[in-house]
Amino acid sequence: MKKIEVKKGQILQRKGDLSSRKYSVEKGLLRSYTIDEKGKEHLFMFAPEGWIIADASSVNGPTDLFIEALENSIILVLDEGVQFTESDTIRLIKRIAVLQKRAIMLMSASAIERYDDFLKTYPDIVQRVPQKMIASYLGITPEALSKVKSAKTKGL
Amino acid sequence: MKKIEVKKGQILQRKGDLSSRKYSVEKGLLRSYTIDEKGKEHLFMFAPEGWIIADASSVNGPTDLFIEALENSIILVLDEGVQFTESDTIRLIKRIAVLQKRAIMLMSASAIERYDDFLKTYPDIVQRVPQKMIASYLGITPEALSKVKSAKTKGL
DNA sequence: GGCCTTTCTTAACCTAGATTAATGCACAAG
DNA sequence: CTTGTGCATTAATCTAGGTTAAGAAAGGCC
Repeated sequence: MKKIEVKKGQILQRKGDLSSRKYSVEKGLLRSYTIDEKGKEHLFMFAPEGWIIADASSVNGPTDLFIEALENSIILVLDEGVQFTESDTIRLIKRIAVLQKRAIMLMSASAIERYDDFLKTYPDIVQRVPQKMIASYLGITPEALSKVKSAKTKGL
Repeated sequence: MKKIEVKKGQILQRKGDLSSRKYSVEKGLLRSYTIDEKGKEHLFMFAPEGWIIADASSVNGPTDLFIEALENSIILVLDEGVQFTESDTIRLIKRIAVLQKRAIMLMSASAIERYDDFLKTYPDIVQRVPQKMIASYLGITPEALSKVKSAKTKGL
C-alpha cells in the first residue's frame, strides 16, 4: 500500500493484465474502460477524489478494463489478495448495488434519463471530462449526447 | 438458515421490503426483477439450481427487486447480516465481475449478441421460461426477440 | 502569435428495435 | 366440448439513436 503520483494520460492497468490492484483516489480523476472487438471504447466508471476503482474481472483471469488517469492525480495503490475486512465486504455489496442499478438503468432508461442519472452520480465531473467520455459512459455517441443536451436547454 | 419449499408464482421478496435475504436454489428456478415508474418489468437475473440470488440494494435501504419462483422450488434461505467468510467475499467479487460484464454488454452489444450471451450464461433455461421473460432480461420487447430468433434460424 | 490536432455541434440520412395490431396457439376453467 | 385468457409470431409503421459528413471552437506546441 503506497502512495503514487500519476500524470494525466498515464495508464495504470491495461486490458489483459494478469494481476490487478485497487486504486484509492486522493486527488485527481481516474477512469476505467474497455475496448470491444470492434475497437470501440466503453467507459465503465469515473473515480474522482474519495472513490476507489478496481477491476473485479481479474478474479476470473486476465483483466477486462483499462484504468487511466484523466488528470494529474495522487492515488493510493492497494494490494489485491490482502485479507478482507468487514468494511471491505460492505463496500463490495454497495458496489454490487450500484452496478445492479446501472444495469437496470441501461436496460430501461432513455439517453436523457441516463444523462440525468450521470449528473446526479457525478455532480462535479461534467466540466472536467470531454463530452465524448460522458457519451461513452452513457452508452451513446457524442452526437447523440449533443442532441440530448440541446433538447434539455431548449426545454427550459 | 432453513430449507423451504415454494410453489410456482410465489413471491419471496417484494420491491420496497426493508430487509432482504439470500436464497440458494437447490431445485427449481427463481428470478429477480424490478418494475419501473412506467410499470414496465425488467428481469434482472435467473437463478437455476446451484445459484444464489439476492438483492444487494437492501444495504442502502428498501429493496429494488422482486424475487419470485418460476417453478416449484426447494431453496435454502440464508440470513443477511451473518459474518462473512473469505469465500463469501470471493463470491461477491465474482458477482461484481459478472455485473460488470453485463453492464458492458448492455452498453455495447446488439440484441442478437445479448441473446447469444444469454444462451451461454443460462444454457438450459431457454425451454423453461416464457419468451417474454427472456426478452425482458435482454432489455428488448418479445416482438423483437421473435425477430432475433427467426433471423438466427434463417441464417443457418 | 499561427498551426495542427482533437473536440463539439449541427444537419441529413439510415437502421435497430419499439409500438400497434392482427392471427394462431396452448392450456386452464366452466 | 367450448370459451376464455395469456403467449408467441408476423407484419406495418414509427422513433430514438447511430452514421456520415462538414464546419466551429478549443487546446497543445513550435
